[in-house]
Amino acid sequence: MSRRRFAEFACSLARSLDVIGDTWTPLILRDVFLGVDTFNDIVRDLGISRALLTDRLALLVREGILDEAEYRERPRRVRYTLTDSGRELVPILVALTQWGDRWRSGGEAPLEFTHDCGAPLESRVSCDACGSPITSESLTARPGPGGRAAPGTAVIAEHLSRGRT
Amino acid sequence: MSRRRFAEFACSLARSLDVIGDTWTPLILRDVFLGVDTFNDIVRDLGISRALLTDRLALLVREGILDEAEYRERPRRVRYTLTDSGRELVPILVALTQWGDRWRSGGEAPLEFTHDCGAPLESRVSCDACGSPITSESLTARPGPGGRAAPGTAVIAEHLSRGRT
DNA sequence: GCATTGAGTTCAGCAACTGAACTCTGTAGC
DNA sequence: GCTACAGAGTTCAGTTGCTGAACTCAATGC
Repeated sequence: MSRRRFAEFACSLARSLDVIGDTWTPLILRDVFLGVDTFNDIVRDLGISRALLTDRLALLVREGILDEAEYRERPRRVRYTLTDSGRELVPILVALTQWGDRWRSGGEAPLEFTHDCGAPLESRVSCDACGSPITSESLTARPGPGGRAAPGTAVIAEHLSRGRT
Repeated sequence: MSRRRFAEFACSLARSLDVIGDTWTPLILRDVFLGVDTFNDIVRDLGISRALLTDRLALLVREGILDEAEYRERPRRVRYTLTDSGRELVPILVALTQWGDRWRSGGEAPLEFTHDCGAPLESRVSCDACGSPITSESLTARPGPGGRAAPGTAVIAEHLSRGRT
């Protein structure tokens, strides 16, 4: 992880990945969401090294994705909770989990989700305006207000203005 | 990247992350989707080291997420394309990009998407059954057919059967 | 008192990533 | 026929990041 460096990319995907773009961080967030929210429980659940977990939790708190809820002082003990931005990541992690169910677990889901509507959850990413599912074929990209030909999107800018894709 | 080891987790999220759980891979997939699909173009666009890109492309092809389309033999030149499983990742990457727009780019999108319906894209993850948006509050998790108390979900299994979350 | 729990810190050894230089095959220009 | 260039890599030394095990420290339980 080159921690910092992706943040400067003119690309929100890179900026997202700067915080959650490693193998452990999404798993940590999933654990916190599922209620495995204390340091030792996360270590036990994931088998992550303690040094790395210390590092990642501090990063996630610093970046406003997790909060610490103190449940005892002296010695300080905290439970990690999701902030608003952290909660908004959950559906995305669920979508990625279900992609894994389909393509990497042979269709056998190790974990199943139920939606409040009562149905076993099948998630899909859809367009907020028309409600229909988003597929790679139904999308067009173009540079937005924050765009520029900076590292991370150097060639993309050319491509898009040339009208490809 | 500990390449291999996450694949054994009884967790589809971990298995997904085993392939795309690093900082570069999602950016490579986004580039290919946007038409930046040859080796040198990706290097120029991302500034990724050539050795690492070689490695990642080979992994993605091996795992069936990218395909190679030969556009010249001798010397062999290929264009990378998304397979079905790769295409299914695109909406998820878009959702993550828009999360980054909201939380990490101060609302200024470097890249904007238009949906086929004509609207500027606002993506959301929704329930396939009822169509309403999925939020972290509207979900319940429970162990599925492929579940067991294996590394990656050791403690989660306990938590869920105890009825937490 | 002594063991246990929870949340870390420290550190040596190893694996992964970076950056720069180099290779190899073929095309284009003159 | 020679030189320059492009495209897709490979090689490698140096650095950064991760792992695993052992250790610390405060408090509680027995």
